[in-house]
Amino acid sequence: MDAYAAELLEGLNDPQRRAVEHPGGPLLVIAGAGSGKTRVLTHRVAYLVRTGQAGLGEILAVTFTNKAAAELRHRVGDLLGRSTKGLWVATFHSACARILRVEAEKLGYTRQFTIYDSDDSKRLVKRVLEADGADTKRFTPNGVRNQISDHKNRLRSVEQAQQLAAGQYDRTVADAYAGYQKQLVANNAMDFDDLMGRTVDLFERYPDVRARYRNAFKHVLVDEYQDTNPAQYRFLQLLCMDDPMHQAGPSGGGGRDATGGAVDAVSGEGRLPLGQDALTAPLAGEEPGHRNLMVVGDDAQSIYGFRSADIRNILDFEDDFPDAEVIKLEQNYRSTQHILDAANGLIANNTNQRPKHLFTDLGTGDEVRVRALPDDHAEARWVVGEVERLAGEGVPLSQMAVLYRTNALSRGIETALTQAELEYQVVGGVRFFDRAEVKDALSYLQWLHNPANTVAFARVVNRPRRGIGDTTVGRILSHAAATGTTPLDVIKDPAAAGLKTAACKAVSTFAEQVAELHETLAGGHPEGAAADGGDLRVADLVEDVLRVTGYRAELEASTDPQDEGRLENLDQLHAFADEFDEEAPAEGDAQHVLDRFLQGAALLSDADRKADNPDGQVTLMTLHNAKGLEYDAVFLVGCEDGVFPHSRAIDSGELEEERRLAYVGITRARRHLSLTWARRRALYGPPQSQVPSRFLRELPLDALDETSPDALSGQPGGGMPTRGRRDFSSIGRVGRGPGGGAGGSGGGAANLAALGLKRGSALAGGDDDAPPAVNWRPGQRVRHVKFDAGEVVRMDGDVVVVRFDGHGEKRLIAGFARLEPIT
DNA sequence: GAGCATGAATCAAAT
DNA sequence: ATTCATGCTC
Repeated sequence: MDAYAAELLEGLNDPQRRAVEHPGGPLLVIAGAGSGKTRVLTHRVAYLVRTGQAGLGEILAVTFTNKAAAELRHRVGDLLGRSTKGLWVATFHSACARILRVEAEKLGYTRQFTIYDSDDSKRLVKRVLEADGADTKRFTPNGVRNQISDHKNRLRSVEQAQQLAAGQYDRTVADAYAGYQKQLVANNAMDFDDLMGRTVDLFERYPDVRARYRNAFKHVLVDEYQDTNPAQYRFLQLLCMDDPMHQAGPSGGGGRDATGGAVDAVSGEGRLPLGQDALTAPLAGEEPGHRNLMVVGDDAQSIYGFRSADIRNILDFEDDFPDAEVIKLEQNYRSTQHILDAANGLIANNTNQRPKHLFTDLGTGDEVRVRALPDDHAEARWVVGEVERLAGEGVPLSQMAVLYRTNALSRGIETALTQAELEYQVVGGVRFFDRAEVKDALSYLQWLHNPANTVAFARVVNRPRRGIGDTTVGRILSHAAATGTTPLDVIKDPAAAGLKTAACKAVSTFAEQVAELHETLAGGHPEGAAADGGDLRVADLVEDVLRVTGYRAELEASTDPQDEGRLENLDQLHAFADEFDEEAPAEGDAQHVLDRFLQGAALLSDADRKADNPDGQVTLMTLHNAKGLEYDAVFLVGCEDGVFPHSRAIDSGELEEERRLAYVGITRARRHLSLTWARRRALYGPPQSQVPSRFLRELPLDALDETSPDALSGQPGGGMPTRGRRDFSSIGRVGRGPGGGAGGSGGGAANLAALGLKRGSALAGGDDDAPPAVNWRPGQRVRHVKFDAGEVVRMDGDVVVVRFDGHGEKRLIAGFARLEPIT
């Protein structure tokens, strides 16, 4: 190794260095919070390049957000001292979108396909449910959409969903899934989940395509591996490994000698024009996978189960890849010891995890503070007072964050900060691109770009109001569907769709506007905007849309004070488009430019757009948004049972994930950490009495300051609720007697639960989150996300033994095994 | 087909 | 508390 490469190992601790130098093959880096995982990733990429193990273009690094991707790229560039052009750093979704743009035709799409966000897909699901005559009260579009999303994230085809459906609800969902998927194809659209799922389809159905990408990326690195879902797991497997279960036949059903096996991954004939040849093609001659998969993550920070992320991906890594090396990073470079003690003590209450113990040499530091306040207003004022105090001590506002479980909690804090005249920024909440006016404008672009997109059409056709109501829209859509054309074709000849005179007139006006916009898109800028050449400037197109349709004029004429803000948002969209035009000077034709713009807009999260704030604003955000960030001072507010942990999580037994979320929050803090709760809070409706979060009682006493215990044991300052009985009934879940305490297994350290709490103690519940009992019986056919179909051989205590077709017997932990019955 | 008023339902995290 | 849907009138 030359000195040039050796330089990249300097300053790394021993395990970090081993990870960077790892010779190849599967590698799991368990990176505790603040243990320098970004450092390991960036140094590893740079090291691979410098030692000549891989060219920049032969590395794929996958991150969780676009922002993280940009930062990783930047830091690799710094390390290498040169451009990182050619290096793929992307989120799973943007990497897949990029691949799918190129390969879209193989899947029955054109490369202009639209990416539907959750709002778009919700509308489409609703349309399908209504067409099916389903009761949308019982089968809410959102609920059904989430179920479909879960199916997709677990790579379940429509057929599998139908087979697995146990009750009427599941069957309705499966039917909606079938119709929805057909509609997506008809609309030339994919939802977020499809970006993963269809890429997996692509790789499974086209071994040559998979081989191409597999050969292209000799090393694959993944950040935040604990939050990957089964689809993402499969994607990585296909990219890196020998093909373990090549045949795509979804329902187990034996090998590739079975009846052609050409069951579509999702129904909807014609979606995959592929014949059966590729499915049944022999594997002979296929090159082995390079196996150079490095994943980095922390099981204690797995917080996206609701998005079907599966913590078992990281817990079972060695089982999946028996030759894997595992390196643990436990030295924390971020926080002082009291903060780490709090984090360690809390997470010790989880059972389903890899043991680890964070330590630091930054010293003990401040004690963690727990505070109870009489109500939410007092809580907000207390936090703001502390912000001011710390600011007086020289902590910049940009180094302070207020974190909460739900966005609804930001409001009170915002009010208090405003009253104190402190600058703040809120990350998340309603995404910029989700605002109605911004979505309207983008939908215009989407529909101009992809006329088959009926969701976008339905959204914009009557906005601003031009007298085209639901009935007319319905007629246009069904006529388009009946004739196999697009709404664009229909509005050119409205009479053919059987529209009456008045409707025809309104539609024709709209058609004229659309025609004008298409001219702009085609390059003939009508009114001297960027008249040179034929290159499309997206900013000009946005402007034309707002002008030609009269959208802007209507807002300007409005007296509604909110419309001013809407205009500002549209200006921001324009600025965003302008920035895009500057950064990515129109390569290729207008189609490609719009592809990239719309894809970028669809996949950008709000957090991605937040600039760093050197000039000092306090940051407010949810715990989920805080992942990966760090602040000198952190305030975790709303630590009350029902708020955090959220009542729905309590009900559905997701306490371990909630606890990990608390762990994420605590470990964001470098030097100061405060956790607060309010005895009374008005959240939805009138103020309610609250009880402290069970997580507060799991914090080790030694890590807390001397006033913290009072925040739980007594009611100093008269914070006692005055409306006794009714409030108690509203608490609801005060079920368990004392003694069900969570402290028992928690490693011996004294914690607040031991203090003999009054009301709060009744809530102590240690066993809420036991895994659901699963009773597998011998002979039962099951399916596994990794090993496909198999048969249960026997039960052995908690262990279930399964003989998988073609994979032999595996021993799996019954409660956690990724098994599903095949009915 | 649009606009308004009233009543009802919802209220977790987000690429 | 706020959003959303429905029903009524013009």
